[in-house]
Amino acid sequence: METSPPATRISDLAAARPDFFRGLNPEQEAAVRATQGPVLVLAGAGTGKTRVLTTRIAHILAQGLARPWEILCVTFTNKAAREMRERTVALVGAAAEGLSNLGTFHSIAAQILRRNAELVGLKSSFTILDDDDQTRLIKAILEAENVDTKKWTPKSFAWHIDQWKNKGLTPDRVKNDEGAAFAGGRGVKFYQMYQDRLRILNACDFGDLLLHNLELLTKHPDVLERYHQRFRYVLVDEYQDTNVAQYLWLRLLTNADRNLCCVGDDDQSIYGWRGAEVDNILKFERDYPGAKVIRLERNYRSTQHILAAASGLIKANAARLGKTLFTEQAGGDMVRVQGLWDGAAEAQFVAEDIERQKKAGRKWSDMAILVRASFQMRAFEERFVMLQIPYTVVGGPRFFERAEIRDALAYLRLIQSEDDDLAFERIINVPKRGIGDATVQKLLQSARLAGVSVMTAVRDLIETDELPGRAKTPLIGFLRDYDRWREQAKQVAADELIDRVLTDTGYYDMQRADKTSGQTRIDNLKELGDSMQAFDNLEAFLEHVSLVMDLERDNGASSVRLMTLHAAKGLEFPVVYLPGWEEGIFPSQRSIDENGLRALEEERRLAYVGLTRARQEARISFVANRQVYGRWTSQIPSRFVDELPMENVEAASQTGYQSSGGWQSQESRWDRAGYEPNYTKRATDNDLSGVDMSRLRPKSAPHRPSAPPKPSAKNFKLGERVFHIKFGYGIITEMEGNKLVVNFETSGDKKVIDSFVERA
DNA sequence: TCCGAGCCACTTTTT
DNA sequence: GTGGCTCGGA
Repeated sequence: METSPPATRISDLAAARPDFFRGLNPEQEAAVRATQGPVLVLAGAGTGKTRVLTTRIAHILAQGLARPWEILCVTFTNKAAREMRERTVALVGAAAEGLSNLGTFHSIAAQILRRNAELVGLKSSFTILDDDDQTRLIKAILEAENVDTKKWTPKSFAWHIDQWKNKGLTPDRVKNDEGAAFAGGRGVKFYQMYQDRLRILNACDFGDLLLHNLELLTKHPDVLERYHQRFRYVLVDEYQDTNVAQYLWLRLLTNADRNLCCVGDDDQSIYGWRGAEVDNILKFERDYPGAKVIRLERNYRSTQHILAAASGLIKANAARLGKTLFTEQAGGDMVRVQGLWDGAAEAQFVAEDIERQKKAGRKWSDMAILVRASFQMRAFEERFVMLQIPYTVVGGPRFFERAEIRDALAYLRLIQSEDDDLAFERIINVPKRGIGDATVQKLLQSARLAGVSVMTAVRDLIETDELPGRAKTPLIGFLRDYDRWREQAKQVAADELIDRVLTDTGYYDMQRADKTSGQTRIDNLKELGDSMQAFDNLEAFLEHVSLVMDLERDNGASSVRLMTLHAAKGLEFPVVYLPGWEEGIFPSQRSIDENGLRALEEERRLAYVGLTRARQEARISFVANRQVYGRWTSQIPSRFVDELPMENVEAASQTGYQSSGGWQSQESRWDRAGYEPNYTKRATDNDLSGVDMSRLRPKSAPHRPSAPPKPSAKNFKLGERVFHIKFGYGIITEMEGNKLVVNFETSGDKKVIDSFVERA
């Protein structure tokens, strides 16, 4: 995007703001000044990475090395892009507004693709599908191919497609992997069909934005050359989170000058499960020979004990570049570890501590609870409601994913573009117009046959006798409305338009009839309208919505933050609570089952991320008993607890925790350190007789304590019959080390770890 | 077309 | 334990 010269003359910048470098430490300054050639900045948690990136941009501009639009700066989230822009503006003023190529991978890729769409067989007006559209489309394809969509769910296939796209694989390049075996080896074929359908619909999913870019830039050297001339400096945030496609994209776009600066932290790579390759950052020096590597290790966030605890923990990981954070804030509180009886006790403990902190002068928003998985949040929410502690769940269901918002957007999309068949399908019978499934299928089929959009097919069909009158009448009415909205779209603002559509169609009435949550939905729709006012036209708004799936909503009042560890990355709080540090929960058993050691290291990085969010206090807790999916299970402390360096950790007294003992071959030190057992008889691995569980356990459900994992192999044999707490009885069909494949009687083949099954 | 029973699955999640 | 989805009957 060419932009007129910025209001501030760039040559004035250095004179106007000679103080870019003030307050930077020597490493940060080196990272800013090393403008030429490849640079990897290994920025540990809380070491001022964003500051380096923004100052670097400012410096490049001030030196006159590039004009704003010649800097390509990519982030993962819109929030990060926004923050980067704001902070750069703060440094260089209006010049930063010309940074038209500062954005997320997806938004920049979309920009490039819109400008060159024809070259990869799309029209520049292509629509960007979200997850929901994607899943519906896949479902339609699978059903048309007579696939049992209960066994082979559209969601799981969508996941495979994403994984392929993350790796930069088009259908012709997919190997015989797990996804290819989908529905009896037809995975690749369905992938191809899906891509074909997208092209007909003139649509892209998120993965396509990158994938089509790769095709475009590889097959059209002239286009690539143009971008090489444009992008003189490339900056990448959170490099450890890049997937293969993004990695290739960056390699392509970096020109012969190799002015590439990647900032990241291998210890904070927590998105491997969605395609991120820690390897990208680990092999940077090999990819870009002669690269400068600058380590930022001076931490400005946390106290000494917190930092040392986190550092000690992450040392257990093998695959890392190695950094040691240090701080000048000596002392401070030690990390506290607290064992508790069960989930309710844990919630109570945390809530009471939060109240104590509040009384001692902290704000609610100074405190955050970071959990591994969202199901853990409920216990805390219940407690907070009871005690009237204000809290906010960060993350969670997104505004634009709500059904009513998606309905409204589908109307807008259809008005914007008659070809948007997916939008048509979504709203043609919402609210109910008496156009049932049979009619819709007929319309789709007829459109497919004629090779036209569904709207065109509707216009054609109502001229014929092919549709029964009861379907025809509402369709004629719908078309009349539709044509009117299209006219109005040219005259009224987008928010006004949507209001009319929702009124005309009876959508508001339909919601008003719903006494339970209708009003909330109407409020959400009003909010949608408000957010549209900032856009000049419908097109701009829809582009924004498809790429920026978040809506800035300030949470007003101060409240305790409750979120997943993943959502906490990049944030910081004076006080952080880290509950649920138990084997199986954190590290997550499922992760380990699926990806073994690789996943375990990622879980450990997650623990590292959690700890390093804390500025002054970090409180870890675990429980002896937890109800998981309605079943009581006895828990053992996470191995991460044992990996914390003892000298930085304080085990709180007055616990109700009685260790189950010996969860590893060596005795866990938490068996001894500072605990005051409440129960006289010691609970062992398989015997909880000394523990009064009856008050906790529902009488109807027979209690079956889960077998704690043991490192020692149980010497199972192929063909042996085993029992698994979750899957029941089955026969071992494959074995590899401690990993088993068991054919369960009720749930078929599953991969499990031997310690989780017993001889039947 | 709507509603209730039954069945299933159930980690993390941006764009 | 729970929510989401499908299927079958009214």
